[in-house]
Amino acid sequence: MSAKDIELTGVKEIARRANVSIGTVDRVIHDRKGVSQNTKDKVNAIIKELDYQPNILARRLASKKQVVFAVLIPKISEETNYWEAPLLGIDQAGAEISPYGITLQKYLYDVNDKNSFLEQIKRIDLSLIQGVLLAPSFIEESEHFVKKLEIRKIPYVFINSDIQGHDSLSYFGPDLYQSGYLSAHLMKYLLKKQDEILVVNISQEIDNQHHLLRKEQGFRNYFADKKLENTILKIDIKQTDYTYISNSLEKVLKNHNIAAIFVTNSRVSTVAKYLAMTGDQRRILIGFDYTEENLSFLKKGDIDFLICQKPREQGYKGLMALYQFVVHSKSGEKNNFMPIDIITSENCDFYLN
Amino acid sequence: MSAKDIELTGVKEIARRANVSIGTVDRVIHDRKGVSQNTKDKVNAIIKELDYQPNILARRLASKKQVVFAVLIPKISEETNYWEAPLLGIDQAGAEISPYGITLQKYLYDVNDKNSFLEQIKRIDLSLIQGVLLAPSFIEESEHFVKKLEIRKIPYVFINSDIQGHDSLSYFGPDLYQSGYLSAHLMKYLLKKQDEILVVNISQEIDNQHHLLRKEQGFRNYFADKKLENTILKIDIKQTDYTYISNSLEKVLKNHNIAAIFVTNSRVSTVAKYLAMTGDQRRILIGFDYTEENLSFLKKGDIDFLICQKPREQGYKGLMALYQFVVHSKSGEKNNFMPIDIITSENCDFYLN
DNA sequence: CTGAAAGCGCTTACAG
DNA sequence: CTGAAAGCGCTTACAG
Repeated sequence: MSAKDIELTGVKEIARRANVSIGTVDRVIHDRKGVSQNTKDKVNAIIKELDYQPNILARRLASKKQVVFAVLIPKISEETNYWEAPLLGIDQAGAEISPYGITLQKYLYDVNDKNSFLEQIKRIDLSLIQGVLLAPSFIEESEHFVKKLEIRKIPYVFINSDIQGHDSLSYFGPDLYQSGYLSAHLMKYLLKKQDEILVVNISQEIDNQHHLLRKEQGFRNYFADKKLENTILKIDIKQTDYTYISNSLEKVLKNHNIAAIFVTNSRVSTVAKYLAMTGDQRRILIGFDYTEENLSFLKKGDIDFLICQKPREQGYKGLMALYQFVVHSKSGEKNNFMPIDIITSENCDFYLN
Repeated sequence: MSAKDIELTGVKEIARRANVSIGTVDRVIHDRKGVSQNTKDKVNAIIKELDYQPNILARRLASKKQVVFAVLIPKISEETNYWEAPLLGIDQAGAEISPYGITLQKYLYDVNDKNSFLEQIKRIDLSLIQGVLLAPSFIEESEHFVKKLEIRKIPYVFINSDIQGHDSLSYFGPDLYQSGYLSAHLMKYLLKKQDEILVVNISQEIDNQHHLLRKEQGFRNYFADKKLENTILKIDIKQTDYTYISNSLEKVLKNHNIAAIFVTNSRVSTVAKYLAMTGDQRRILIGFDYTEENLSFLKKGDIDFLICQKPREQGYKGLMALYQFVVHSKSGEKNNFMPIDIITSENCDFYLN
C-alpha cells in the first residue's frame, strides 16, 4: 500500500477518489454552479458511497456566513408575565446556536394593540433576514405578513397559536381543543351528577376569541361525549379590570348554584381573587397558565388545577426548528402539539414549563 | 494605526498583546506546566481583560482527544419497558455531543439480578473512562463501586434514584416523597370522608423497597397533614406474577370496602388487570410510569391517573451534566428533581416524557 | 520555559 | 469548468 492509498477523511478523501480538487468537491456538496455534469455525478457517487457526513464544526469555523432570524412575539405586559417563558426558551436556543453564526433580532409587540404589531412588522428588514419565528396573535395582519414572507421564500415558524392554510414550516403550541377536553375530564372527577358548571371567557380582543372558543368547545364536547348531564352556563367578559369582572361574576353566581368554574385562559387568577375575597372556597376552579398570579392562588387552594402548555419549550423548539431547516435543510413535523400539563399545589414547584 | 495594531481574535490577539507565542497562551489557558509565573500572570490578565471565550468549535476540530463515558443502567425487561425511555434520552444526548469527541460505553444489567449488576461493573475498564452515568439500583454494590470511582477521581452522575452521602456530581430523578404526596392530593379530590384506601407495594427486591416506602410515606403524610380521616390499609406483595398478585388483592378487597387504590410503582397495570377482569370499575386507581401496559389500562379507564417523572429527560440531562463537567468544567445543581407529571386518558397522547 | 510550524476539515477568494 | 492557496481558531508535537 503506497502512501497515496492512505485513507483521508472528508472532502480530501472524496477529492482523492474522484481525482478532482477539494474546491470542486465543495462546489458539488453545495450544489453551486460551474461544475460539469460529469464530475458532479462522479463526486456525488463517491459521497453516497462513503456516506459522507460533513463536519459541521469545521464548516462553521471556515465559513464567515451569518444567519439572522427575526422573532416576533408579544412583550411581557403588566397584566401577565406569560410571554416571559417563550422568550426564555428562545434565548436559550439562541445561545445554543449562536456559535454556529445565528443572530436573533427581536420585535416585541403589545398583545392588546394591533397597531404595535403592525409597527414591529414594519421595522423588520426582510432583505436581512433568513427566517422568522412568530406568534400570530392578530390573524389578518399575520396572514398579510406571512404572504410577504412566502413571496421572498423566507421560512417561518408559528408558536403559541396557529393559522391554518399557510405555508409555515411548522407550528409549536397547544392543541386548544384537547386542553379544553382534558379540563372537563378533570372536572368530571370532582362533580356530582346534578352540579352546575360555569364557563368563563375573559378577553378584550375579539381576535383571541378563536383561541378561547376552541377550548370551550373541547370542554363542552367532553360532557357531550360522556353523556354527562350537568348544566353548563357561560359568560363572556369583555373587560379585564377587576371591578368589571367581579361584578359580572357576582351576577351569575348569585342566581345559580355553580359547583365548578372553568376559565378559558390565564385570567383565572382574577376569578380566584374574587372567590377568595368573598370567602367562597367550595367551588372547584380550573384555568390556564403558569403565571405568578395564578401560582399564588394555586398554592393557597383558591385554584384547583392549572393547565399549562410548556411556553418555554414552544419558544425553544420553534427556534430550533427554524435553525435545523435553514442551516441544515432538515425539516421535522409540521404540527407539534405541546404536552398538556396538569399543575396542582403539590407538583407546581417541580414544574419546569 | 499600523498593521501591527490590527485587532486579531482569540489566542492570537492574546499572544500579540502579551508578546508571547500562541503556544504559550494555549499552555496558560489549559493550566499546563512549563510556564513562568510571570508570563502566566501577564497572559491571564489579558484573558480577563478581553473576557476571552474560547471557540469551542475550533478547539474540538484541532484536538484529537477522545472522551469516554460509561453508562450503567438496567436493561429493558419483559416485565416493563420503563428503561427504554432513559436509554432514549441518553442516546439523544450522546448523539448531540458526539461531534465533540464523546463516546459512550453501555453496560446494561438485569434489575432483578444483583449479580448481573456486579458483572457489568467488572466489565468496565476504569482506566479508559472519564465519567460514569449510573442508576444505583443496588445500594450496597453501588456504594462500593462509586468509592472506587472516587479514588480514581472519575466523576459520576446518578439517575432515577439517589444514594445519599456520596460525592456524586449530581442526581437527576424523582423526589419520591413528593410524588407520593401528590398522589394523595389527587386522590383526596375523588374521595368521600369515610372512604377506605389501599396502598399496594409490589416488588421482589428488598433493595427497591426504600424507593417504594418513601412514596408511601409521602402519601400517608398528606392525609395526616390535611387531617383527613380516611382509613389507609396496605399490602406488600413480594411476588410479581399475576396469580400471586390477584390472590393477594382478592383477599383484601373481599374483606374491606376499598374506594381507592394507590400502587407505589409501575406494577399498577397488574392491579388494573385484576380489577378489569373482575369487572370492578368503581374503584379509583393511581399508580406510576408511562409504560405500554399502563397506558392501555389508562385509556380504557381502568387506571385513573399515572404519575410520571420524565424518564427520558433523566437520561438526557444526566449525561449532559457529565459532559458539561468533564469537557467544560461546568457544574450545575447537585439535586435535580424531575417534574411530577399527571397523566390521564386525555393528555397521555401528548406526553413526551 | 518558549516559539515556530503543521494540521484539524472545511470555505473562500483568486487565478486560469 | 477547475485547481491551488490561504485561512477559520484552536491543539499538538518538535525543537531549542
